[in-house]
Amino acid sequence: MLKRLSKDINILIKKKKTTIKDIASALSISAAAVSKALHNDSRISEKTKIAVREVAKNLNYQPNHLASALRSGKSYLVGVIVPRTNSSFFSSVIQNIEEVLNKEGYNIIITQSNESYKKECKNIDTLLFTQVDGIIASMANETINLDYYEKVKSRGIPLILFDRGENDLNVDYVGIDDYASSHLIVKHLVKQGCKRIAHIGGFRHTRIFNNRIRGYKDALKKYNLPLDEELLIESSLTLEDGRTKMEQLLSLKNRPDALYVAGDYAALGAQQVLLENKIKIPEEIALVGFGNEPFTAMVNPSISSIQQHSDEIGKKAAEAFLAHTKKENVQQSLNKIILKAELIVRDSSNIFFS
Amino acid sequence: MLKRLSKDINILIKKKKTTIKDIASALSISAAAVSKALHNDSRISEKTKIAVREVAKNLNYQPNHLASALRSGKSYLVGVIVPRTNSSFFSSVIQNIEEVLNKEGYNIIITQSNESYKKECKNIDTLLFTQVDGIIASMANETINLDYYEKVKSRGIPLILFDRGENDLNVDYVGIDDYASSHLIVKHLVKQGCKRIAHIGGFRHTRIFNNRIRGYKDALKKYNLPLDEELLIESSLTLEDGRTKMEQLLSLKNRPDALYVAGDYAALGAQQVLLENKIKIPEEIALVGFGNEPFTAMVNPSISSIQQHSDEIGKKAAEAFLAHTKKENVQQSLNKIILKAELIVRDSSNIFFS
DNA sequence: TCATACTGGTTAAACGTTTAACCAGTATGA
DNA sequence: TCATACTGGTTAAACGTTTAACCAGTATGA
Repeated sequence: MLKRLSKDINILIKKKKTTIKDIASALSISAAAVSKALHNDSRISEKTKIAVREVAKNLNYQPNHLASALRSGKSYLVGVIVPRTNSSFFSSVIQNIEEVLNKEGYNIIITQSNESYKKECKNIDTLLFTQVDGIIASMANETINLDYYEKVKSRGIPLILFDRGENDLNVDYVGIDDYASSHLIVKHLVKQGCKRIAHIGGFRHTRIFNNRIRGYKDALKKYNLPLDEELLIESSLTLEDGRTKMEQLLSLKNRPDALYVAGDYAALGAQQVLLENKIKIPEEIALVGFGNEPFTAMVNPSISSIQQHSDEIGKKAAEAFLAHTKKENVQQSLNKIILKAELIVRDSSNIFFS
Repeated sequence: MLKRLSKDINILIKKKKTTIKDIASALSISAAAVSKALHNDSRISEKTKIAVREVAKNLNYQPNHLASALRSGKSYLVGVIVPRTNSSFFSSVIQNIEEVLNKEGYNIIITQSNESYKKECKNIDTLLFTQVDGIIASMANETINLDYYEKVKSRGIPLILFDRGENDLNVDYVGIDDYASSHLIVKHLVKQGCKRIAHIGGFRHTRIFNNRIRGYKDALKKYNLPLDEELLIESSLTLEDGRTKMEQLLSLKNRPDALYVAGDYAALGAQQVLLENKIKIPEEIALVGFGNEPFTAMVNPSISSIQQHSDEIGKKAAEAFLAHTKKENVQQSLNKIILKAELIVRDSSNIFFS
């Protein structure tokens, strides 16, 4: 009843938030003592601490983050930049980053670049402006110029990259072994008896896609398969792109008998074209994607794909940030954490089973 | 060359960020003048403004958001809470909110509740702590207790709900007409000749799902179809849940000839079970989902679904927030913006075409 | 010529914290 | 008994802005 009334009064008086000073005057002690009490400082008696907490609760005190961050120089906010959030990979990475950081008192601010370089720069500015204590990022497809990331570095703010990274920046990186993943896939397809393995890859200027292409080429060599340049196509890996590149492959005189696509959405596009052309998967053309998006298990036939262990990537990235906050000198250097990926074999490439 | 050097020095000196004072002393004017110049105040000469901007650029000045927000009482930050980001609906809503708000100088902080009430409360605390100027939220499935949202209201911070809202809170709401959407679906199915239309809905305690259930019942009545309680099932609408509920429906003596599922993931689960049981879609059982997730167009057969116009919802929600900031008195009241939804007919319910 | 208005600033205080430096009063030990 | 240590605080300044109130100097008008 009284509580209800005080709430109403609060609404009327509006915005007059309780501060540390209100608590101080209520208890006739200094604001400094209240601050220390709330931070459990050893120089404050247990009695006072209890009283402070009690009054703080009654007055519905909420610390003003802006003031404390301004004074202490630490915002306990970490910025996360991803190309887009509506991908199970990024969504899961974010969730795991959050989990690890929350335990240490940090909160995260999520921003998305929508694969646009310009938006990514804006996001960086926003995060710096908000005075984040660190930035964990995966770069947009478009990003080639690294000036904005250099800016982050020069401000002395820890920067961690994951998935889409860049060696030249000389900062921590967490990702899977893309080169080895290509080997996994080619090995699997060779075992299925495939001889002409095509690859629809991402653009070579993005490091991870370049690594996948290198892995693809080297693996072909390893298994004594000739490299046919016709079968290696770069693309933006959208669903639509997967469709057109697949059509391109089907128009070849000498069609492939297997296809490794560096992204699941494009793999799905390729699959649609194959089904529309009544081509049997995997018997005529075996198909493998990359990323293990949930729909790969949902479609018919289900699509084999590479599981990137997004949970591990998120955790490691968060831990890398925390490591920086703990040592005094925020020395940035190329510290790579490379995780092993896993190939999930499904119907689209399982010839013997089907 | 010089630029490169100054960058290196910056790294060495570390963190000594340039402030308004540095600019002031460089130009021998007061800090206040610099502040005004940067805000294009009319009391500062054009000459001084140009000089200030020039020096600001050279010294690589970045305004300290914490300080300005603390002083001015406005953070120009808006918090967004969604159940999860890895859904095309929420992801698109977020993108549109951001677009509208960025134009007005606001930045957004995205948080996800993962459908957990506890997490949602934590998110609210984080956002209040960060001193956001407003909160735009869609509630978790679990959320029934509204105390935390009342807290937001009592702090005088504009609160806008979308999709998953709650009338009792008496705040702005943006969403589609769930009741009418059910009518759309039932009407469509009746036109296809279906007589026994089942509904796998969400839990009735969530307003939108309740509205869909009401719409379903009333539409049946309208088309003179009997309501068979066996055919109305509540669920959590996950893929797995869709599977088990579908199995439940198949075990009935008198099977339905159509199924309306209140969520696309659950619809997909239902579809999988139908296909596994060699039941023809749509001839034996027609299927309609809700939400128009991208995969509904990708699977085979493609699934009919309700398009919720996420872009419009995002825009309207952002505009509703801006409206609050513009009028002085932040009077919250139940102001509903209901958008019309659209039924996208695909193979799963298109009997005459297939 | 002198009151008034305008230009282009300056001064000082404030937002809500944190923290270094200090200190009064009591307890402790030889 | 008196120097020393400990307890439990207080004082004052600072973080980097913004903003209300003020003001000196010049321009303007009758």
